[in-house]
Amino acid sequence: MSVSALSKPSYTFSKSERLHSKRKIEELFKKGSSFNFKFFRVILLLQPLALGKEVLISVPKKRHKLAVDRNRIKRLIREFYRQNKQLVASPSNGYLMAILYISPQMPTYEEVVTQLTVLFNRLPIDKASII
RNA sequence: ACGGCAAGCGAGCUCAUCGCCUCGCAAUAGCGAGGAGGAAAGUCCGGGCAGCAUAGAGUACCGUACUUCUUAACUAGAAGUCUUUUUGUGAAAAAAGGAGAAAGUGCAACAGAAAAUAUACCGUCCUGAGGUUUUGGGAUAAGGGUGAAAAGGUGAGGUAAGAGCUCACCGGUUUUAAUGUGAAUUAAAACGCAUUGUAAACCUUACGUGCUGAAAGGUCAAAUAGGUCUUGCUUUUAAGAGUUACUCGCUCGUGCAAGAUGGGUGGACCGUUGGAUCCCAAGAGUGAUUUUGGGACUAGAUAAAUGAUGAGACAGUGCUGAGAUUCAUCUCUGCAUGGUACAAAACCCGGCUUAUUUGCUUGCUAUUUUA
RNA sequence: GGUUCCGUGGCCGAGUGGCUAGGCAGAGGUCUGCAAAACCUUUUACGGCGGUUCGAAUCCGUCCGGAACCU
Repeated sequence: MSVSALSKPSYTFSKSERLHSKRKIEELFKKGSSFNFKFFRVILLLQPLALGKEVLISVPKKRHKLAVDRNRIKRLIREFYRQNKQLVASPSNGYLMAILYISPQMPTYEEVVTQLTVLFNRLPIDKASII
């Protein structure tokens, strides 16, 4: 699947591409390196994986009290990632990534698009100096 | 026609592209079906279900409190009853409350003479001394003043002045009778009737209640330490442990050997969505609700699924123009805006509370006009 | 998901129905040649709403905000 999906652009974002193992999440938040960009915080951890990369999207309850708002933000981010997966470079080994939304204000889809395109182009995955 | 009050219903639709979750067919390509709410929320109550505990009795804690009924159950609901308050011209409606204060204890600040076994500051009246405004004794509680609250209210008689002291009316308490399943209502008689408020203060009476929550709990491969249970032998007699708040009562008790059971794992699966379910019809009941018959299957995720983009129709809103008219508004055309409020299932139900936009329907009713 | 607790001036905190203590901070003054310290004076509060009561920070209900625990 991985070879064919990378050769032509695919727009899926199924369960196998998401990060849902509790143990891996603990490891990512413990050992991963993070940086902030405007509304977002990204946490990365290089790790050999079968599927290349696993991504987690989260909105903390501290800033957004209503579940409706949290669902809305997560859906916007997920939609953008689904359509622009090829922007993110795929390394040889694989990595875990968490995208957190840390701004207290509600974003529009335009803001998400502009900020995340810049963010994904800057991702320092290919540089080995992260870890 | 336009307002007011109350109750109820609905909450986006269609198409295309790219995607998410579950199930079925298939076999990992794909096809088909389904996919958030009236409050899913708050977690304020009550249950189902599950596990643990449990010889028994009593007490405490906690909860409830007008009556009758409904329900699996309830701080829920229905119908009634009494009191208080509020709104309204009206029709009427809404809200709150209800065992016991004469079982007992406590509290009632300040003010006031006195704050609960009544009392006497200013007063009123009688009287002694004194002699022209002072004082002693007695009677009284009508008036003043204080306060949230002052010991039935009004009027008349009565008196030295007064007072339920006596009488009439009103209020209150008790008893009896009638009606009602009952709360209670009505009527009569008696009692001259000091004994306030607070139980969302302690408390008394009656009734009820074991504890913990699905992150409960169960199943699954291999290996074994400790623990637990059973059996056998042995030691000890009083500290301790258990009985999931306490007391009584009851049970166990130390070490060794054998046998059985089997912890943990951020894992997987079950629990997990067919249920006190929903809809329709007929019957019972004032009603909540219930009986019978028929039909339907309607989310099941687990760092947690419904989205993005484009187009269209139809509500609504604003502006311009035209027409009608009861001069408030209505209809039509064009343009712009445009799906908007509160808000996301997490084992499942019944309620309560809170948040909330717009439209529609029904009932009652004020005002105006016409017949 | 469940359970429990807490909201008192700018900050910390006492308060068993009857005028909301105290400390720090702020402002003004006294003292000093000028400051500090000390002393005096003063400003600002019971999370919101409703109820019980003559009277509520306290008692009851509800909403809002915050924290901790189970894991």
